[in-house]
Amino acid sequence: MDHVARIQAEWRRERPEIDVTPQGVIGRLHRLADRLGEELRLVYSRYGLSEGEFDVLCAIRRAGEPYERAPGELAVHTMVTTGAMTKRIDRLERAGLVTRRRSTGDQRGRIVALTTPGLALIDQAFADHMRNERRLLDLLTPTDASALETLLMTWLSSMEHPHTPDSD
Amino acid sequence: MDHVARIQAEWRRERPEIDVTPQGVIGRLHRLADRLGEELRLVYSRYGLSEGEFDVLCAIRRAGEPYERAPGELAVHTMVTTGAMTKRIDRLERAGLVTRRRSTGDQRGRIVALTTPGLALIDQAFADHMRNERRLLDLLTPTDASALETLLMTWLSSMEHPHTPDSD
DNA sequence: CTATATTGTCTTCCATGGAAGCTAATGTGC
DNA sequence: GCACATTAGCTTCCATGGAAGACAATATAG
Repeated sequence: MDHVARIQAEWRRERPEIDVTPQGVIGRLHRLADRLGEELRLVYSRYGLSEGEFDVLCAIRRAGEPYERAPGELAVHTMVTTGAMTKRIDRLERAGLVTRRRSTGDQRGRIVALTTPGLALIDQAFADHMRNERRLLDLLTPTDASALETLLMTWLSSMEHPHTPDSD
Repeated sequence: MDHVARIQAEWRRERPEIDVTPQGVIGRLHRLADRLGEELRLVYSRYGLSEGEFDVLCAIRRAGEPYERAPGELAVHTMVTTGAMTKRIDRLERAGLVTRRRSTGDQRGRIVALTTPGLALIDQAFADHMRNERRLLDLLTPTDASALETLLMTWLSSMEHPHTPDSD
């Protein structure tokens, strides 16, 4: 009996008229996401990076040569506000991992670029990160992992493309 | 092709030697947790509650009559530090949803208790919350939901009770 | 019984991110 | 071409939580 099951049992005692079975899935999904997140952050911290900083370096690295992106693009890719992105870039710039310069065309725009140490760092950190994710995923059998991926994709896509076009 | 698949494709182009299949599961799990969390917070906010405050009220409510718990217990149940719990209780007390008094036995201890409005609020909010979770879960077929729950339990328990006692 | 350790809560300081507004640069309608 | 809207990035202020230590009460060793 895990933590979520204990919570469900308490609710069933206190509010027997309420159906708490959805918690079995949603509660465990959140708990698992938290636990996985903890494990992933261990690797980020090995490189002196927070999760947010790691995400930004990855987004720039994935862009390919010459490893540059606008702050606004980075904000969209990493799903934070532009204000939060400004601060992340500030920290990365202070750490010497990226540089910031004006865009040549549009003078409002900036261009954030990986430095040589920044590129080396994220290349090593990402390889380590993927080994870590592989280790965590290998706690499941390949069959289970594949089934889980399919279920997550199904649920995600049904949330993104609602079949019921009433509320939106 | 979803967001995660796009990210994987970019990594395969940039770092073809790295196996990024684990992201298919772990990335989507985190994204789904975030999306579900957004939906859940919509209900909390209907009652003027943050997620943390909702969690605290639930933990006290689940304790059963007389709906009281020590701050330290609440911190353990909701998985935050006692410092964070102090602040959550401050806010709930200011909102008139809980009261704080000294424990009669151990004078170090405090007892946090639901007020009548606090009890009414969390009882209604929790019922609404469960309807919301049900709505989200019903985006999956019952078979898929059940399969997902099993997979999440399996993975979670393998993380909590590591079969491999060699520590890296 | 007293000195020390432990415990429970709170306080302080810091890190991070969101919301909203600011500024400079660019786009648009007339 | 000029007034106005929009855009990109940044700044300010606030909300939240962690880490570490303060403080008071309790437990424990001798």
